[in-house]
Amino acid sequence: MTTETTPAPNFIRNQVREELEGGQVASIVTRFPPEPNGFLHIGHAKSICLNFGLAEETGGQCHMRFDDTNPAKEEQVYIDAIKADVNWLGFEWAGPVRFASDYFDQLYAWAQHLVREGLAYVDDLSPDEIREYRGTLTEPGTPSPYRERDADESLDLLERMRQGEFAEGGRVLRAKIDMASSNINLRDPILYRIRHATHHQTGDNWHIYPSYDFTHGQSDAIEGITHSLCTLEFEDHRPLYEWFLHNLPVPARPRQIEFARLNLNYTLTSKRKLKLLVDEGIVDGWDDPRMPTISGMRRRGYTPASIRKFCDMVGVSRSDSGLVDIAMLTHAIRSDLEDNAPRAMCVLRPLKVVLTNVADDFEETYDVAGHPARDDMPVRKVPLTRELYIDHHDFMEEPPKKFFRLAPGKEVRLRNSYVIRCDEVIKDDAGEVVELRCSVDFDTLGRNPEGRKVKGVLHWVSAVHGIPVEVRLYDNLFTVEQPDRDKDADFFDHLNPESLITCRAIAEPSLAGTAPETRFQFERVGYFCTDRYASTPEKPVFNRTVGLKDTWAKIRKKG
RNA sequence: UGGGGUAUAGCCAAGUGGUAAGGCACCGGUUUUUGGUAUCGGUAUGCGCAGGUUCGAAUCCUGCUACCCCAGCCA
Repeated sequence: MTTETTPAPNFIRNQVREELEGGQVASIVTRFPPEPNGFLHIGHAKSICLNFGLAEETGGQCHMRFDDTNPAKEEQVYIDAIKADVNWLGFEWAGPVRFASDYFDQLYAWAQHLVREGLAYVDDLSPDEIREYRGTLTEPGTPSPYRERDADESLDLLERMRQGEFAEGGRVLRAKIDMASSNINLRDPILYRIRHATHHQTGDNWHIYPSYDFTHGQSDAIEGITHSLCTLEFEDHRPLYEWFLHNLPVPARPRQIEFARLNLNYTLTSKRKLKLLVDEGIVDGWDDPRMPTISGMRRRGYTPASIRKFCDMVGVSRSDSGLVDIAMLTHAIRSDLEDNAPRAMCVLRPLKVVLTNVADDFEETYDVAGHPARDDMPVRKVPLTRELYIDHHDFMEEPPKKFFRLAPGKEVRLRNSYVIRCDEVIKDDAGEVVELRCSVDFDTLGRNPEGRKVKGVLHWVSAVHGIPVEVRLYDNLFTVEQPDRDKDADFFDHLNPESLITCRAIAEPSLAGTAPETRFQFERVGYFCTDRYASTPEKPVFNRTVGLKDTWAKIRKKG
């Protein structure tokens, strides 16, 4: 873990600190409450960092609680993945993993309590009828004909709902609040609905399941959560959250505080839409390196520290129009890897170079530092032979101005080795450049040539000792900043056809035997990480996490 | 045209009556055997708009405007 600075101030953190200092609370308890219906993404990382970070920072606790009230959408695989993601990010929850379903008995008892108090009733209206009775944004709703039903009858019906006596959609339990409320959430919200589904935690024990609104606040209360942090779209639910706490004999009074969710350009941060990409086979699973999921980013080569740093950079506020520039994310990972990734040379698009003024069996091996600014990384052996490879992109037959890479008659420094000059260009029948014949200036090892400046430095790999590796170049999945901006247009229309390009590359021999999930900087190219699953020490597969900044590309674009 | 929110630079964001932090991006200089890194400097006479209060306003008041969320038996 790299050193982390004091978290930036934000309104939640400020409030918590004031309460702590003022003695309103002795210590805080937060919670991270995902529904296990998909993988966690970068937006969840923001919430995780906020909830766990706040607890950590103040000596409080953060619970891990699955909000598992909808068995139709939830699966055990998601539970496992979510737990692994949170741990990988570097956080530990206090106590056991909790489930809202742990509280189903208590919740049911509280539902009965509300019925007895005349604050809830079983409604026989159909889903369509309920919608009609609810009214609209500008028109009040109409009370259900079952609203004043006898408490005993509701109690009996509720129990029979629980036993599985009725069909799905046949009946619901509703709170009796205010059908004319300007806040639609208060127009007799649904507390329980019938679902004849097997639940991943409770099996077939239940035929009714509580709604989010009836579950969340009370679960918070049961666990002694002091601060229940959620996103802005739940703001309208807060009066309901508080209504339950007020009308039920709950053991504590948690408070809900909302913050703005994270939006990233060129990225989808919606579990539902990410699931579509997976289901449609656009990507290779939830943890495809192009996915903004935590596990996808992990596979891509992001570090936990870089994701935490990103969340800290982004901050926490209530501004809701926010669209964060993905450049912030790439900055976070680059700065981590700049400091911590060992260097290596790897040629992505090999172009053969033959050194003409050395013997056929010429060979020199250099001891090269693993990292230019750190001496704790092992020195690697880098061999130079008569034949070697450079990257095709580093040669131009007719170079534009300011191109200080290789071109006919021009000189260039081979990184960690000599200056060479391109004397001859060999082409195949199709006119493609297939080989360069170059001469070595033997006076330039470890020192600059006399009387002239050689500005270009190229990475290279010995043709004799280099090892073949697979390199996967990943880029944004979408070509537009807001792929899901248009409500009716399909975000599938904005897919980037070049989000994955595979190269058969040649790497320096020190990369042989690299274990999965090892990170490197390929000098002059970018940061790479061996794939967790596809890479083996025998056949390494490198995923590009992010490229190095490319000033030359910028100059060229400008013309 | 109901209710709930939000507006500070291209982007994120601090700031809660005392004269606009910081980061990203961008532009320029220096260093450099990675066109990387590092380092130095530049970038809001201005805080959605218009009034008002005040010695003093991004902060308080009034009135506008724009955008986001809500009519699932999803969370």
